[in-house]
Amino acid sequence: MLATTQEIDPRSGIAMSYPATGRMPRVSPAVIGTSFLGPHEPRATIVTANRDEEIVAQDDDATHCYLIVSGCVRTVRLMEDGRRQIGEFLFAGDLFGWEALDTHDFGAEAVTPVTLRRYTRRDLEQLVDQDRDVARQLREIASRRLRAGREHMVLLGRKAACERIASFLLEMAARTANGEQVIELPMNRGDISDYLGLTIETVCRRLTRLRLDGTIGVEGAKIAICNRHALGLAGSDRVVH
Amino acid sequence: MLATTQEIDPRSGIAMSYPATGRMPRVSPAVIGTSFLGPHEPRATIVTANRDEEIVAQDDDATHCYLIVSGCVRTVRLMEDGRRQIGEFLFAGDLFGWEALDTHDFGAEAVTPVTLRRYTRRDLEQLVDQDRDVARQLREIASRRLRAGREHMVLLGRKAACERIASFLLEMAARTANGEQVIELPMNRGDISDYLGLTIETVCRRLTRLRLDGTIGVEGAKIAICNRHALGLAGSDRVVH
DNA sequence: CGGACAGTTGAGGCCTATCAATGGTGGTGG
DNA sequence: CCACCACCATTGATAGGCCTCAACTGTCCG
Repeated sequence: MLATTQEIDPRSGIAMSYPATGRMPRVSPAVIGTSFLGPHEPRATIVTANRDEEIVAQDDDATHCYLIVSGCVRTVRLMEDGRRQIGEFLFAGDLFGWEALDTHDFGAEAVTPVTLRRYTRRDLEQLVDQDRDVARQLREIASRRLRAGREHMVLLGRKAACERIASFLLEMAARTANGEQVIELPMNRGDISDYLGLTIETVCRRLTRLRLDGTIGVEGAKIAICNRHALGLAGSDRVVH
Repeated sequence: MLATTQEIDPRSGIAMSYPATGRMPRVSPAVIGTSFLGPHEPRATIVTANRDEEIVAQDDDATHCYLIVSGCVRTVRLMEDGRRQIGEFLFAGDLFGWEALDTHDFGAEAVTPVTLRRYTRRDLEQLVDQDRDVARQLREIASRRLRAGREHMVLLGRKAACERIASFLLEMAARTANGEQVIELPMNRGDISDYLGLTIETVCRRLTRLRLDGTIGVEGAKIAICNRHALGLAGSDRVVH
């Protein structure tokens, strides 16, 4: 099922469908513009979700796809016995759900409160069929997701816990990319552990060790990268944005 | 670098470029036809590689992509200290290398002697731009690779060794798909372990245990699936073809 | 204030990796 | 033809890293 807390006037175009505050979502127009704006933007419905709310359920029919306007989303696979694997963390500007076949193989949940633009996959397909540039953009998005996925396979298959943590922090630092050395992680330790194939306890312990080493500073969700070189040695790999 | 043992007359079209035997590669026309044949098949060069030979080197410039005509290919990432992760095993009909950005993030090596059709990425891009149906096909290929990759992340991140083995055998059984209960694995134990994020020894031990359980039969590369239900319980997941 | 929850730390056990040895097989050359 | 070597697969012994279970702290909120 689709969980939407607010859904602003789906009938009227985009101009009318900003949140009730009347202000535009706080995201640079460039971010929206980078994906699928073009001359014929498909009809979008603004959707919001609260923290931990489900946006797409695992095995849902793949009727829609989503562009993140603001916030952080995780894609999730739950095994029958409760084991969980997070496929990726997605941020503003990221598109997800377009690549489903018949159903969504992973669910999608809000890590933070999120604002999304929802498109029907039919509309997106139509746009992609019509517009060569959009098609190219979508292929590039696919390439980047594939590359990021394989990078993550190396992490899950061959890296030790400390390397996973280091890689993760570098990845998040590259994404936040505000030039600062302090990053504020939007997700909790449980999300991190399910992304890295570890337990919460191991994540904590490794963070503590890195802190005692002087490599990072830890204060809850705020992580300061004190020694980027040391982190790179531990997690040496390629960050795929 | 590109390692090609034979490369038959790249200048003359496809008709001239079959191996020196004069016979066509032994692959059903349907297999070739499924991908990118259409009215304007891009120029292809037939390439062959022997067992363990490198087809694409990790970090190679992404100038070409490949369609497997026959044989088995592995995509490989090597870490600096020698740890290895295999991204996927590819078989006849599979296309790889098309999704590279500037360079190939994974190398590609022949698991068995392989025959490939090599296209320039430029030609492929051009074809995709021109032909809407081909573009759709490529999007579906991308979707399947993404889905398979995420499935593999669940395996690497959250499954125990016995589950990984079980999932792997079911995956290979689904691919070989000759309806028989005995599959002949083209890859050795080292390849399997680097695909599953395990060691060779663990792969062996788990295979032995499954054999003692009566779940499978093992005779070198030949694996007989005796109790599919038990395998499914151990590796319960979705095989993405 | 009490309860829920996230985060952290400790103790112990299990699973897998590591190191080592053996058997089998295929290729090679004396 | 067979000794020899290389390589793969298997099995054993041991160690280590991560998981599990548990306790404790701090924060938020009713």
